[in-house]
Amino acid sequence: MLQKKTKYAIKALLTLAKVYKDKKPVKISEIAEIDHIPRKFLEAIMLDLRHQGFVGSKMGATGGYYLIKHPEEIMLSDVIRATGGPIALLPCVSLNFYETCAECVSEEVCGLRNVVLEVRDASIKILSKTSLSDILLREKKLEKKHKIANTKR
Amino acid sequence: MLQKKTKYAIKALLTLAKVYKDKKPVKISEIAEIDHIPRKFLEAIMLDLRHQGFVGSKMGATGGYYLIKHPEEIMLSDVIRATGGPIALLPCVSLNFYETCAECVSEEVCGLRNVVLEVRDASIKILSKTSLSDILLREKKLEKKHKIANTKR
DNA sequence: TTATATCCTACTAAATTAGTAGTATATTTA
DNA sequence: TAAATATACTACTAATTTAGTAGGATATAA
Repeated sequence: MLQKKTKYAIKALLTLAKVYKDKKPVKISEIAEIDHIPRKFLEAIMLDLRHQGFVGSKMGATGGYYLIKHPEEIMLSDVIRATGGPIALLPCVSLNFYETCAECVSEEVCGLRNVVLEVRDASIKILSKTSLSDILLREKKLEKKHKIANTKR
Repeated sequence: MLQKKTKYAIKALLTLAKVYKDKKPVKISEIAEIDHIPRKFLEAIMLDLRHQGFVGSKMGATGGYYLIKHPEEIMLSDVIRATGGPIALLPCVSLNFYETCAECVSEEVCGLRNVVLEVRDASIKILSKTSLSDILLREKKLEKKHKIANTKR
């Protein structure tokens, strides 16, 4: 499971992606309201995202946050990893949170590890090719579908 | 990430699967030693696995645990779910640990949910077709590969 | 200079996970 | 039938992680 922190981070980045063209910083309080994220918590998250190089900030009145990279360049897998969430099911197959499996006699010959490796690869394959733009695109498609489904009633 | 409990459960079931043909119960202390699992913790886990219908037990001296189903019928996804681990990355796409997403205006139109749904399906596809037997088979193949790799040196 | 924003350190609170203690109960074997 | 040995089960405790907050420092615009 992803942490709330990670989920909030993704939602906040999506909100910034939506107004990417405007080149205007968005206030934390605005993002918090739009995405229903606790304000102070979001503050900590945005700070983190800045340190990780996802967003830039402007201080003072009229300040706020904005995306540094194009929404097409920000991949879901990057955001997840940067905000602390390992994608793998076990530490012994995690690229970024690797830990040796204390019980295992030999990791190379572990059947469970072998399966979990396959799951990790399948997950990463999806997450690393999906950008913020892709998510927004999905959203548009879903909205269209949803509207049609409703008119049919 | 899977819980240790889940990992231990899988390992213990694999150990039982290896001697499935013998039709003899295996003691907790034996399993604990083979798999390097804290004894008392494993006790609680085995009890749980019995309540969930994965294993049977025999009390008293010469007692122990044994698989109730054939190792081919016990799927990884079942064990993971039974021992408390959700497979999905977010509660809003979890089959067995579903929770509404408090922040979401509409789950049906959520782009993030849509991606995470895809990841879940990919993971479940693998986990629900992999049985204990399959894992043991993988182990054998890996051992063979490993040996060859070593002789080549 | 005031208002308003981010920056940043340091907490606290809640929840979850990992693991243990100790006793009751069942079964084999001498 | 008593001793030995196993699981059954309840009820904890300890450690770790996650979620979220407090409050002051710093920067900027009007």
